[in-house]
Amino acid sequence: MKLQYYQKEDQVLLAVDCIIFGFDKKDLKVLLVKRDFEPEKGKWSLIGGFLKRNENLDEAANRVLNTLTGIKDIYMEQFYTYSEIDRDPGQRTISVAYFALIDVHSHQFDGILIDGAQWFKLNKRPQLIFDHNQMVQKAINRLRRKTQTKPIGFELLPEKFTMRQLQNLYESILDCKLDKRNFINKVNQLDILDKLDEKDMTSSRKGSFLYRFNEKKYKEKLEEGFNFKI
Amino acid sequence: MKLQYYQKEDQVLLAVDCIIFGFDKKDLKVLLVKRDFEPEKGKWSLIGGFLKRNENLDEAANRVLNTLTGIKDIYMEQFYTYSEIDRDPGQRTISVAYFALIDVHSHQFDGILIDGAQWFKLNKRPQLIFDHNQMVQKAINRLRRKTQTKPIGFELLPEKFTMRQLQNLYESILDCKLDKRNFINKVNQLDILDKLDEKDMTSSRKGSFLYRFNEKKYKEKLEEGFNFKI
DNA sequence: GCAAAAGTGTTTTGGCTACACCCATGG
DNA sequence: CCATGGGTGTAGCCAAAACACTTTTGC
Repeated sequence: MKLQYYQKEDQVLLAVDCIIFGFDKKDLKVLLVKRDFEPEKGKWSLIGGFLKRNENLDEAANRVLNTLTGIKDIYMEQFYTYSEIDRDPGQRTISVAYFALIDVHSHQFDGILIDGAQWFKLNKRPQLIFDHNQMVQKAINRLRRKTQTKPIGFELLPEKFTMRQLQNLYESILDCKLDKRNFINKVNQLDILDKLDEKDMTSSRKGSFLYRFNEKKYKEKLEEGFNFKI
Repeated sequence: MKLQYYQKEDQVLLAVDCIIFGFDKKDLKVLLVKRDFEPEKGKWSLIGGFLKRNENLDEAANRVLNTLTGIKDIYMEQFYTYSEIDRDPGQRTISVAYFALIDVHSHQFDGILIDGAQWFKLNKRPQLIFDHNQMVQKAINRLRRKTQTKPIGFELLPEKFTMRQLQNLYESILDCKLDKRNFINKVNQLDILDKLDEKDMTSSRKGSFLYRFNEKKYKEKLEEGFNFKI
């Protein structure tokens, strides 16, 4: 056992809560679970759990997500720590909030969720326990701001996607209509997509070309400090 | 004593660390203290302390700052939580980092600091303990990004200030030269300053007009979602 | 042949940048 | 009268926004 220098200080419970954003056709969604323990058992809640001694917060967030959904090793970003004294009526708990982006139909988990977990359209989500509503709102704001500097959302789409799908995604995140031509021009300027020879024939008679995210190009541009504003 | 619902979970020490930015004539500075307890006693460190049971993190940050410097009730912003397992060799500690902006010559504390505390020019700061260097770097990045959306820095200046001082401040934060005329034009467009009838005569023979931040105008524009990019 | 979505360029506009000279004053 | 910092306006450029028609093909 390591020497304990700060014996007299108060210790607290530290939790992580995950806002998992998903994209499904035209809708931005969030993954929620029905809480199966007290207090507030049976109410909708974010996916969360407690930090353990042998892990850091990023690891805790991934572990919690994996345990509750089967989703593994995805990119998660810490964004704020909530510490109001009575935020959790069960016991004094400080919670570090993370958000993540995934494709709702990812084969990673075959779109199958554990019992009690469910995707909700962002604007039709139920009331959540504690300060979780606040967390979701702040996560949305972060996500919006992030679109202004990073090519967000390739995690939210399948590997191959159409321009229209990408535009729908940006429109859901930013909650506004975008001009089709301007959007395509800007995305092409970023020069981080490969246009494939395949077409998606499900959306129209003409069919629309599929694109794939080119991670190599993206990383090169990232190094150069490129700005990915859409 | 409240019911404890989560008895079996690990508890941890939660600290706050404060990056206090100050502005002094032409230099952006950061306030550091010589650590007077083990481990790493005698080395330079951020101002920090542990969260207590009866306070939230914002309160803890202000209490810690007040205890170590006498500075009271200033605006502090939480920006990241550090949780690497061995970040503090003394004991497993998670630390929530805050940054704040103040005028180095504020009468609030008469510019007098407690023993062991000292202002350092940002680019001449000493090596810090633990992950504190990392924290300072992230805080600087936040501060820079913040200039693009909020009229930062009125906290960093005295109540009355000249355009030149404001420009110096932005130049130190962004670490670049700005064009005098463009800067003044942009600031005037924001329309959140009152030009006073007074002049500051210390900087030149002609003297330069003093300005004051108009908080009312600022808040009105803030409500409307105005963007304060400089 | 028509409905439904895909694909494609140009023009306009507003904001950002670059830039140089006169002013007021104390010494 | 001169040295020092203060104060002021404009022209050119580029990036963002607005905008409409043709193509394809399954039905």
